[in-house]
Amino acid sequence: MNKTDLQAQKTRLIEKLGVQFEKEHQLAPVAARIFATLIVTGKKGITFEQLVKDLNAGKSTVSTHLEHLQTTNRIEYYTKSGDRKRYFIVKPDLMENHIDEVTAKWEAQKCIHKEVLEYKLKSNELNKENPPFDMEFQKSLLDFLDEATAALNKLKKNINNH
Amino acid sequence: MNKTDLQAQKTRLIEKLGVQFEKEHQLAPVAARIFATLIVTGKKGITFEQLVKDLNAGKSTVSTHLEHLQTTNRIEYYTKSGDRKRYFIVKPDLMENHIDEVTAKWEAQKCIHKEVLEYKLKSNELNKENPPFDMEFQKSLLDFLDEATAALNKLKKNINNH
DNA sequence: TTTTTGGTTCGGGTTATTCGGAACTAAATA
DNA sequence: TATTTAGTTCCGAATAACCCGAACCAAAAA
Repeated sequence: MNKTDLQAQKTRLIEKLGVQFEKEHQLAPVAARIFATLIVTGKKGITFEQLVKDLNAGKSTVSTHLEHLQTTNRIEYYTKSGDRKRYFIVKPDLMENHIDEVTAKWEAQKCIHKEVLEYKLKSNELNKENPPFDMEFQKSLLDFLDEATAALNKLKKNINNH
Repeated sequence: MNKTDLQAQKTRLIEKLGVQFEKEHQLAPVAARIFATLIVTGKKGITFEQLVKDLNAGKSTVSTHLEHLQTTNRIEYYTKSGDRKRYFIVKPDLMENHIDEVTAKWEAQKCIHKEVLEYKLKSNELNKENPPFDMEFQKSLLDFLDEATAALNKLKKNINNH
């Protein structure tokens, strides 16, 4: 295993992560590759021009996506004194943010499905002649979301105590 | 609260669920509305033509999306003897399928991030002069995925014992 | 046999996404 | 002051996603 191999593996990993991020975070292809690059590159960061070169993308494309990734709280940058370039990195609290986002999403889902449950209950009352609604799905889903949320809260505490 | 109100609430719920499903399951707008309708409608199911009417959509659109929702294992249909119509319902094992899918997705994520971890380790060995890579993010993420997976497995057992 | 019912398939129009080139800018450098 | 650096902004082109109408089809009904 030499440095060329390592470089090849890096490229491969970025591509693999990129594909995943496209779906997971609903990112455009280049945006996903940028984010993946930052993940693999780590704390030392990577510059705008290096991203343009590495990803064979237009400056405008990279600029736009970097902007978007910053406003969505996924990345940030630091500078070195005497060096005008920006070094982009994933936000140090990305994991916590991610957990918060997922939790919020699940909470919203719980709300909706509780409403569905209410709707079905009311409907059963109002139309006693009709066969009643089944509610197992909603109940399972609510259980699912509760369990999952609990797991996340536990984990979040672990991370904070680190 | 009368039947008109209830109908209005149903429509509202379908729309709300629809928006969510578009992102969550990466469905086209009409596909998401169809799926939402089936969720709210429950076990009694709903026919093709009723969907076309309720959603103000083209027959071809509904047909295509119903096909897609079936091949992706989310819905199915039953028939009543002496009635040619198909009654579409969400798959009874949707929740289990969903859990399996999420678990598989998380497993895949774990694999990739383990590879990233390997890459960083190898890189550290090979370039001892460079500052070493940080790996907290990968480790946190792997913890996250382990916790979450454990929660799901627990839940899945609960559902099966039901 | 003809018509109706309950759909499916195909082709095209519309809209939205994604990307990049060219022109621009603000700060640093020469 | 002129030039380079490190980007940003503003289009337009290419592509993809989404939906629909029209034509089609197979099974049942008339």
